[in-house]
Amino acid sequence: MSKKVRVRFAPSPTGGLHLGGVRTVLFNYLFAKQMGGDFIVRIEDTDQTRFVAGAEDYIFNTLKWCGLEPDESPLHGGPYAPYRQSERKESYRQYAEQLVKAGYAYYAFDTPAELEEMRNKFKTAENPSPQYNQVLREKMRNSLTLGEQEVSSFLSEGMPYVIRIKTPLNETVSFTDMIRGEVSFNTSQVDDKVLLKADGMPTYHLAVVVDDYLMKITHAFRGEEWLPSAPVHLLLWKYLGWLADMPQWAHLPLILKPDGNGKLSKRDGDRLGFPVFAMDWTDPATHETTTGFKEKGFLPEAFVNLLAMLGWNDGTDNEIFSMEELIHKFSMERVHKGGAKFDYEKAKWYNHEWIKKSGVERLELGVRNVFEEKGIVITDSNLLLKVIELVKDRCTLLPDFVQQGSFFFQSPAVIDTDSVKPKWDDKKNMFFTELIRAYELSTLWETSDLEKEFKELAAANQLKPGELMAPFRIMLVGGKFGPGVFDIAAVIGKNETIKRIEHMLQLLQN
RNA sequence: GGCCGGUUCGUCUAUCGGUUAGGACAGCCCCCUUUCACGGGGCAAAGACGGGUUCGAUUCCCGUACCGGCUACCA
Repeated sequence: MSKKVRVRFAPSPTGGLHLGGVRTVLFNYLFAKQMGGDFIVRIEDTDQTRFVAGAEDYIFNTLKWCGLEPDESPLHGGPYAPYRQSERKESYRQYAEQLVKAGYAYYAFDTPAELEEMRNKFKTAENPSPQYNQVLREKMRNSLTLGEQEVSSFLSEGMPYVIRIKTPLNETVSFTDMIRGEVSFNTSQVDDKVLLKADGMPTYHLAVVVDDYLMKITHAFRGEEWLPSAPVHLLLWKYLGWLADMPQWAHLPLILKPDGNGKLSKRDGDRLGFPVFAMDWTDPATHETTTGFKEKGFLPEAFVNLLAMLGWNDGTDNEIFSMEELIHKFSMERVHKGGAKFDYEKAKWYNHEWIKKSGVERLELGVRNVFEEKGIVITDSNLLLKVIELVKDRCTLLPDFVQQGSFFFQSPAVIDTDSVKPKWDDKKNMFFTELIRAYELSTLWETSDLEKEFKELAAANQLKPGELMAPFRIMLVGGKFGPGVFDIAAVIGKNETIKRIEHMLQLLQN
């Protein structure tokens, strides 16, 4: 019997969750759900200096918005609690000590200043960043170079120390990455990473391995930036005697900045004017807010969809997938090896597609909120639904509904009389005066009736409808936008239509 | 510098050795529409380079170039 699939997303709570982070969650989630497994969120808060208040809540709010609910987490609980590494602090030391006893790790007493000095001393043009490795460890102050007596007295004196892994010389370690196939490293290139810090906290390297083992993680997916530290983790799985339980790895391609090269960062979004975080994030230190996809007006369905397509496709021409379809069709083997530049235009296209294909009820709440943000409170729900149906095809982001539809709920605030005036004359004035009378008398108020009356009246006055529809539109909505003019008139009703025509006529007299 | 990874239209990508190298976004044109969209049709646009292997390479191998990641008591 094969083990139940268990995957985890292990963020450190240092700020907002960006595209790459959410995509990693998504791929974890899709894989887990497809395999009928568990999706775990574990908070990796072992670096107290980088801890940011509120970041953890933000992560869970983001997951909720995206519809990526964990099965186990500090918030959801679970059989392997606690799910916050700071709360698991005590359990890591024993494994580090176990490694020391077995000769796979050692105590190192070097101070930060001494490390700095070492790096400066051995730095050369060919080797700009000397590593604490098989060779240099011989020159440092650690339990490998110091006498047993000295080490134990240091320890009992309470001298600060870290525990470092003792990487072997010239061994090949390799593993099969689900995306990249076999990847191998020579251990001579791997340095003696710190496993346990002087403050007693584990580093990421020790903590992932221990927790993945303890939490029975079967598949570990993370960004490509982790590939170089894979050999350290491999060695740890081996030295801890857990090799048989090591998860299968997949290193996800990076999401790159749209222009130039390099990993996409928060700064790129600020610079180029698009969101990078899933939701608004306010830095508690600077009180600076970075806008998120949610607040920008993206539907979570579209956000998930566009993230999934950044590095994956199902081999067909289909690009629109619901969460259900993604769960069904996703496969790690089809994930691209190369990084993908983020294209905001394409991202917006996904949202547009989702707005078009969503039912009006699905859109109602979001659209209502967007109106309320602009001070337009909507009381008539049926009217709202009608308006959404009428304008959704021309809305890319949720706030577009305001531009495309505010005039259904209130008279246009700004009326572009300037584009009417030059071509305005008495004949047109006459026409609209007559139109008011005709509409006042009309008993039918459907789009087709209004259009028919309008055109008949135009013909009677020997005017081209085309010259009249432009001013009519501006009367009704204030400018050259919005759905069909007669649709608008039909929806806003007789009184409002007449009122707006009269208003414009008045404006033109002055 | 070293190690690891990557490389198909401007961008995201399809191709499991044989294709006029396909689709989508963006761009341009036309139709529809007397607004703007939506929709429909069309144009333009790609295998980094050099060697192999092969009857045949975008596809497999090697090298070069370029890009990226990592090289912390950060994740």
